[in-house]
Amino acid sequence: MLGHSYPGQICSIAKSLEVIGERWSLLIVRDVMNGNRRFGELQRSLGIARNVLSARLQRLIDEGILERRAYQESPPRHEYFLTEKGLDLWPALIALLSWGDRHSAGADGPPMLIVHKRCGGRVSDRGICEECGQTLHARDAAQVPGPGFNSALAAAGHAEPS
Amino acid sequence: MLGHSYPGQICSIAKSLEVIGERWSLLIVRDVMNGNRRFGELQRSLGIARNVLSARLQRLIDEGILERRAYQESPPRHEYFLTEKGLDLWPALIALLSWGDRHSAGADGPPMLIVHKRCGGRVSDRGICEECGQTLHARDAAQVPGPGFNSALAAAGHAEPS
DNA sequence: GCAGATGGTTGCTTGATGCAACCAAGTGTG
DNA sequence: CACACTTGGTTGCATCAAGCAACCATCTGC
Repeated sequence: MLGHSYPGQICSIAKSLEVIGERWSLLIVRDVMNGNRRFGELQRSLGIARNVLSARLQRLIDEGILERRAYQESPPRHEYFLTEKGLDLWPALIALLSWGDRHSAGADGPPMLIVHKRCGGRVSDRGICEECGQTLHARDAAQVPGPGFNSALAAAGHAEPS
Repeated sequence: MLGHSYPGQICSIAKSLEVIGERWSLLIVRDVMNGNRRFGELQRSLGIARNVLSARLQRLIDEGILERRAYQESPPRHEYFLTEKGLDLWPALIALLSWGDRHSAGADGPPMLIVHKRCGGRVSDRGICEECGQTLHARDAAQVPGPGFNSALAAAGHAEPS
């Protein structure tokens, strides 16, 4: 998208998509949320072209979704962190993940599960803990391999863990 | 995206984005949800190129998100409806809308509000009625102009309603 | 001093998008 | 009947973003 917009749209969904609707943006946000903070980690994890990753990170920083922090001076090395605005995308990610789980998961079930850190309960498509009923936010949840993890791994062309 | 995928990704978010992560797809889904069912309506409402709209509609039909129904025989004319799979995208749309409202809305407030049809209560970012507490689905909610509607209209380049 | 890791940038090619023109069937109007 | 208009597209062309590979620069370890 980069510089593109949805002219004439008066809906906040369009506004959101102007920012995070680009091909890789949401996946980058998800990856950073999962603890991948460095350029190389993100590149390997996503399989994204390096120049595109570079452009997306810059865009996400410009939009106030990511923050770049130096973790060493020389050579200058940075890590990328989510701002509050970025963390606020969590419900949207959960909703997309649940939709994918429901409609595209293999026979084994979802490849990844989202669980409430404190009580271990599964998280609903609304980002609510099914165990304790709490409305969760990004920091309250963790991602763990689900029942369909291995078959998804295989389908993705990786070797099965021996 | 069209034929592109996110190879190596084992997350359902990536799977979802393969389908509905394209530039216009989610906006089309939202528009159909709001009652725009015909080609021309969608084209005018979105300002999308006609060939792209055509390709997207076909893609969404292929993915089982939209359904095409004839409403007259000659000349053949169709309307597009959401399937259950398409309607299930509602929580994701609501989450994106809420995020946009929170972080990009003008001073006046959100241009559109989502309300619970039955009780009129506002809908939270989790798709839950703030009035009666019910967990809502696509059919339970309606979109109405919000406090920032007019200024958003003006910003979008339309004339203000006199 | 030479390889390797890290974090990028630069060119080139391909493919998706936007725009405008065109097509085709049917409907309303005089 | 002729003629314009509406609806729902398709086709062709130009542009811009994405993918890929090569290159650069700095520091670390041996």
